[in-house]
Amino acid sequence: MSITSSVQALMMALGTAMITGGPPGQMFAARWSIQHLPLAPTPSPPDSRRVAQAPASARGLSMSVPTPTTTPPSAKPAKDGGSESRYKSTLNLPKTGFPMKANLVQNEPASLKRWQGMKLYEKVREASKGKPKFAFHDGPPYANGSIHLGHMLNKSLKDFVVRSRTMMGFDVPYVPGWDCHGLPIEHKVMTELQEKGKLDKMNTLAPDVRKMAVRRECQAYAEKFHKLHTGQMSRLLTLADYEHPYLTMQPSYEGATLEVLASLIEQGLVYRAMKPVHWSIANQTALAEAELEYEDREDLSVYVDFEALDAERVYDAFELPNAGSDNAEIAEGKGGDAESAEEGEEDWGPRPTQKPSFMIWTTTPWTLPANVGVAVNTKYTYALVRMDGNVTVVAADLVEKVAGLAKAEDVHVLATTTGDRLVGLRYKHPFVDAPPPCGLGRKCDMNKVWSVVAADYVTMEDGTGLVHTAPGHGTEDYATGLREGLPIYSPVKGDGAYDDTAPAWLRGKSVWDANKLVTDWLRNSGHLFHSHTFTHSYPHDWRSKTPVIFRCTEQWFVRVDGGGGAKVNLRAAALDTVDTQDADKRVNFVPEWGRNRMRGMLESRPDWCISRQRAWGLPIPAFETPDGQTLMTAASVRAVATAVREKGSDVWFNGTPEELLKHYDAKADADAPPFLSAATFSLSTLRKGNDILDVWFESGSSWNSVMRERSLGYPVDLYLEGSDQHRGWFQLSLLPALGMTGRAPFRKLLTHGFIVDKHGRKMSKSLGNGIEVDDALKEYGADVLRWWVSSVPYENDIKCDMEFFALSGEAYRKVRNTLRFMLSNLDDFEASRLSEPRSWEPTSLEAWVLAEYDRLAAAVVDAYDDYDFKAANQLLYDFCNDTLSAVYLAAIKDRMYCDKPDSPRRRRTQTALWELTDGLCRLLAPLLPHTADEAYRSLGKSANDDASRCVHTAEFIRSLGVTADPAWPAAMAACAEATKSLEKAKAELGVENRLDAGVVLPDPDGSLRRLDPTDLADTLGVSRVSFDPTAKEPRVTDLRDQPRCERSWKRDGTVKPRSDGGMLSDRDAQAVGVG
RNA sequence: GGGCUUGUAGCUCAGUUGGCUAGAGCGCACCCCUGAUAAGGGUGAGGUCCGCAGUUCGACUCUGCGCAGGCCCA
Repeated sequence: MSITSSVQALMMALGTAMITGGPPGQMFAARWSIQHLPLAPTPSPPDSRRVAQAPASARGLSMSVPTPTTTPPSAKPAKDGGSESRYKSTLNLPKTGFPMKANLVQNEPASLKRWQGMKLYEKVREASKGKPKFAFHDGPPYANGSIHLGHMLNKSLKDFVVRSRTMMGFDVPYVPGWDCHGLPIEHKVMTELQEKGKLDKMNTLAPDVRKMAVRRECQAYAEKFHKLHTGQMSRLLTLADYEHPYLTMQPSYEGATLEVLASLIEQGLVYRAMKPVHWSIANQTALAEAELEYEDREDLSVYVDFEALDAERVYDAFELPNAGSDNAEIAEGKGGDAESAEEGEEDWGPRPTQKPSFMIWTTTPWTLPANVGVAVNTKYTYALVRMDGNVTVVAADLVEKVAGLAKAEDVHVLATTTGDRLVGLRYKHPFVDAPPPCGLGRKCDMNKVWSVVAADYVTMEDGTGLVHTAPGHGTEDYATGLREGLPIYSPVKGDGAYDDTAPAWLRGKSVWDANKLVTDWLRNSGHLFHSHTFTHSYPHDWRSKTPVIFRCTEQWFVRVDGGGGAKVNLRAAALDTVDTQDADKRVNFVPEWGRNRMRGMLESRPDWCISRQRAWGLPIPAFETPDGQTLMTAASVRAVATAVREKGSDVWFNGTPEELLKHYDAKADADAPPFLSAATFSLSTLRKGNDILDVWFESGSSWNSVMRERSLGYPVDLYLEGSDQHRGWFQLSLLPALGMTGRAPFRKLLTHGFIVDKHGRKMSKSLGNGIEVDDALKEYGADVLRWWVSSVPYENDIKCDMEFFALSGEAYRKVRNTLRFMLSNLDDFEASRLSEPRSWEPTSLEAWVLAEYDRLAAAVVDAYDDYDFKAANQLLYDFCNDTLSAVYLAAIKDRMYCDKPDSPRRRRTQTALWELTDGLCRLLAPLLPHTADEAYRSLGKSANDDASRCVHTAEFIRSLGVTADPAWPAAMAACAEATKSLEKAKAELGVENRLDAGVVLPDPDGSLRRLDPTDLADTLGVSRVSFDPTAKEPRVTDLRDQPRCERSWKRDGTVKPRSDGGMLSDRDAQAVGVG
């Protein structure tokens, strides 16, 4: 429920009671306080209040309440004959311009404007000049869409770091960043262009011109969302150099990124190799998953027999008795071995005379020319089956299904074996004679070509349990091919026709026509067991709506495992940063389990494919000669980087090779390929490459493009992102940095979890359980949201719901009201007094609370230091709620209100209050930037500071150096005990108002005696306290028979009639100035 | 399916290397105050520590197996 609605509910309830007459008790209660004002100050029976509240009595009393016979409860002030205001005007009641209602939704934007006006970020930089640097680096969010709760969480946590480290005395420059290139933007832009009907026209342009047109649109798009995000993130009151952000599309950023690439090339880490991608024949381009649409398509499904190369080895695998062996009886299956007989399996027959086959199944017969292997699952059982005269291997569980499909009549399982026994068996390709080339950039194990390999993705759901493997035409096949050292081969050109390495009868033919050609060929050659057409979901190009194919193309990779001329083994180096004990090299993790996660991901990561075939990105500056030789050396890349720094990456599309390489001197480049030195060579013959860099390479270079480029500190002290970045930004920053600088770019990685709904389920549009940051901001304001962020254990999933913000708002109000009350008691305080030297008597209540502040400050700063914002939040809340509101502020009310305004005790208390408020505002500032500053400025009014006073340029006050008397902990414990006794006394003695009570505290060791009993009385809220060395527990005394001060309501033993006719205590008489 | 990880009061969370009756705040109930007032204070009731099995003198804590979530892969 919101704050307003609860108030409404309350008012409605009251209104209803009054209008309808309601229950008499309620009516009575509502009017009670007004009607008691004129009553006489006669001591009242202890049970009067109870009587007044009992509905039965109330019914009878409702008319008699105003009559003099009903006396007020003894606890009530002596409101005799309108004298209530007689002394009230003499009190120093709280007064402040700091409103109870925060009105954050209106006031935070005003704060923001003021900070922007005074250039707060720069002010903080100036104030931090010369302090030790803390290097903190922003991971760039993608410049797309509106910010969501994850951004809010991430940016709030980062802001806690920036502000707390700054206030701890570090210089913490913080440059926000955005990831601007990449497919999501390009895809969105292309969709919009298509909707506007501009795409067809653009496709008629020359490739570079067309790409430039797309890039201009993309840039505008990224810029638009960078601006939107900046506004939204600023609204969260985050402090950052929003005037000078880093954008991955900035020329200097791009140049520095290419320089990272150059270093990796220098280290021998970059190579070119084949990798299958989704390929659109219609548009002659690679497509990403996001650019695919799945539609039904009719295809030919074929079951093909691959003839085994060595029949005997196959039969060995099935443990069939050797036909040529001595034991014909066993071979005939009559003797049988005990095992098979027991299991009731079919008798092992003799070895058939014909060669066995491996039966594979595929829905893309056109990929069969690229077949290099057959995959089986080692866990499954495979059967050797005689089917209509053929002997073939099929998964045992699928024999029936396969036989049924082809309506085979004579089906006989000869033997079974496990998949692992099949691994390594070789077969003869049905129509390819020579093994394909290994493929660019790799070494192959040619003995494995056309053999059975293991793959755990093989299932028993479809097909035969033996999977046709063509690493050039499928992702899983590719992985298997890499692992087994099989060739990555696809004899298909960009236009979808076979190239000249394909069998003669397929050359130049379209793959779509090839399905039938291949099937016919197999049928004619006797390899086809069965074929049928069927319909399945198949990926299509989202633009042309044509089916795509999987085709391997040349891609750039970063080598992870060393070898191949690499000067460094990135995986080993990366793992070392995780596991080394060398404190300088070792990366630290918060939480610590991040280390395991990082290690696991490093162990399993394959080589990094860094090229993409798109327009919106940073070009990989490779050149190619007409005869297919490549130029991309460290020096040539650096030369292009220089050009890019001058003109941005557009220059790749606008410029000629000569322009791009104007800073390149081939003669000075030891790695220059030989063709450059040929007499006839001319740069103008070079063709620019079409690949751009994976966006992860760009953001993964930010440590260079931002932190080193702008001299912000390297290695960086802290990266702080969601836990998904273990594989993302963290890892992909680590690898290039290790390649270029030989060390991790970060000393510490802090991760946070993901926001889930209140039931712990992920937020999604379909579930409708998402929350818009803007909505939350409009209802609660940034400080409340930030307070919530600081209250959650961020290392795991974070449950979130609008109602949690409401709860957080309650805590916020508690903190705010505490500040407000302190400020309201400082209204008449001149801060100039602060310059007077002061010392705190250790026995004073002030010494106690200021020492408590010192404990708080130390603990909070420690929590900030540990990034334990939850602990800081709780410490601060508890301090406000308990130490201040419930104890100290309650205790000092009497002296603040009733002491003479400039009495030493009151001024001393105000001095302590000022120190507390000052310190508290600062400690709160990282979490509540608006509210802390609002209070700090309000405090500053009494300090006569200039208008630019701002808590955010201040440092934490870690210690006031105040020592409290060691008796204080015991005193507070005694008070806690006494509180319980007072509660008992309520029931037993009828002493309901604390000021009607006195307390005798046990003081066995006499230490409490050192303290001022008035301080303890005020702490307990009673009229007086005394000590008893012999008492075992606190004793409550009923003081209702003693006179009460009309002004302070205390019965402190000094109350007597004064010259003005009032009953006043000594202190109050002095304050009022009567004798 | 694999790696990492979470599950303690109605809610949000603490709970050190295994060791007294498992703590805090909010909320709730009851009460006080009406000189912090759309405020402030006090007291109290709430727990099968996700489930099962094991190790141990002793398990919220360690181990195994489940169940329900989250992130990243396949």
